[in-house]
Amino acid sequence: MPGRLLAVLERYVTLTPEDRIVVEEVLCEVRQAPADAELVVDGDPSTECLVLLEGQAFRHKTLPDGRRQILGFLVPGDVLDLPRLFMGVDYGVTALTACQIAPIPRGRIEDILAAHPRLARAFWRMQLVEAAIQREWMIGMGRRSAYARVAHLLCEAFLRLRNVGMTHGARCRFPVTQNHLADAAGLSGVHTNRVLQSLRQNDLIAFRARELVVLDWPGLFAAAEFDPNYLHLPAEPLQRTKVTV
Amino acid sequence: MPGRLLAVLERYVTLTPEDRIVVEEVLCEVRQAPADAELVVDGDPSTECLVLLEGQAFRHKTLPDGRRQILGFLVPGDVLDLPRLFMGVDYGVTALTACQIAPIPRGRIEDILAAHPRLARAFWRMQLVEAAIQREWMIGMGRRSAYARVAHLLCEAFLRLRNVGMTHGARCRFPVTQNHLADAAGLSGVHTNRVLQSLRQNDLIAFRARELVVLDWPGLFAAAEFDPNYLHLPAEPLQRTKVTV
DNA sequence: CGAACAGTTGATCAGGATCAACTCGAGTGG
DNA sequence: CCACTCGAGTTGATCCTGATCAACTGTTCG
Repeated sequence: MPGRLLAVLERYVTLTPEDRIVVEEVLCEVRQAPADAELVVDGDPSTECLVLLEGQAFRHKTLPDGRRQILGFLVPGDVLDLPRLFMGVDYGVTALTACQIAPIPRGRIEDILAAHPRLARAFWRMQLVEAAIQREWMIGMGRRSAYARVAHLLCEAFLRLRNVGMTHGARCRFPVTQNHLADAAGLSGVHTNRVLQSLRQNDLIAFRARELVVLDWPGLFAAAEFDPNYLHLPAEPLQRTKVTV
Repeated sequence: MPGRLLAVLERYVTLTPEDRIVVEEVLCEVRQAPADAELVVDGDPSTECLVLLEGQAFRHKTLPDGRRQILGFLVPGDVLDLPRLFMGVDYGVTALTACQIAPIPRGRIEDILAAHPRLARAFWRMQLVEAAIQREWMIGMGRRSAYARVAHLLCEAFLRLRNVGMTHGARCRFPVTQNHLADAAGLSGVHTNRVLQSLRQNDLIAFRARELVVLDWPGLFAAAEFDPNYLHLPAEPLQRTKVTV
């Protein structure tokens, strides 16, 4: 099961066999969480970092009056609460599906980062990519139309899932409701529904029963003004590797 | 002059004398740049990281058709292009005022991060705070009104400037045009003008000649729904320290 | 003196929000 | 087995925030 994080780390940097052993050791404990579980609670003082091994989740902030902004979607290999490395988290993380999660005590991570420069570098790159994704969302919310924004979100979700081998051809399970998409794009649920309809009418996507199908990649890219560069994905997407560790 | 970066790093972590010497050594070269200079060019393959020692600047992305989104404001002590640590930058940075900048070759930084865990930790925290600021901007653009968003931006700018000793009482130099604010908030210039007018009419701020004066902190905080926690500032703001290095 | 740019104002428009009702499964319990 | 509920999705009508267009002021600077 640590294979997933290893695969992700190896995307960022070449690991030595020794590095791999360290990663495997640290991921020995695995917790199960059901769908809709609150994996990270806003303001929780806990000091362990959680690594998502299987499943999907999302980061979000809910304002006092109930407005919610989704800050990012999480796929296997992502660290749920990187800020917890050195400070408190200021957002929540909720599971979209049943998840498998490995907890790592803060001190343990710090030791590893200090002792294994290659791993530290991989974590750094992870964090930098996360920041790049956040910037791209800011561009979308600030300067793109609702239509482009939703299209952009779907492009990104699909490519990130494909990168961890969770797609089958043009299909992938993307278990979010239209309201999730709305809260991610900064739109109302109603308008998101209409945007999805026009994306469907333009034969760009199908999206039902929490499954996303991309029907027309060039079309969707164009609608989204999408340039995948910021994701820093490897040219060749990883297959759903049966890494036996 | 390295005092500024030292002060910033010390906010995040306690440094040893040895750490300080390393920082001072690495900041030996200082470049001058005039206002409006393009300090970082989107896509530039250069591999040196730039540290802002004096002045103000902003990170931005300009879309093919000219729409611009400002992604963040930079104050002394900030690293202009952290992604360059391990990948390419995908945004530009432009000077708002004349700036002093120290370049650090990528390899040099990597060595330092590997050899000096305390410094590495400080850089990590810096990056995590930057990500937290980005998340707060997302919340604003997705879920706050134009009025709250602009107010929020001003709160944040003021506190960050105060934190590096660049305010005088309730005043600070914040050399942006209304269009800069608009591009940061994801608004049109005209509407930003009107929002600023109503902030002034409510006696919350004065903002002329590139100087921002906060007239009513509680009022501005309330208007912005502002909670400074995410900035992870020290309780006691740093004064403009005459650190003699 | 005249550009050139920042800021301001007014008029109009449109993208997306809001409110409300309705459909359609998928459970669930009687 | 059916009625009921509940959440998700859909649709229509209306409202409003903020965009756009255009003109004008004021200031700075060459």
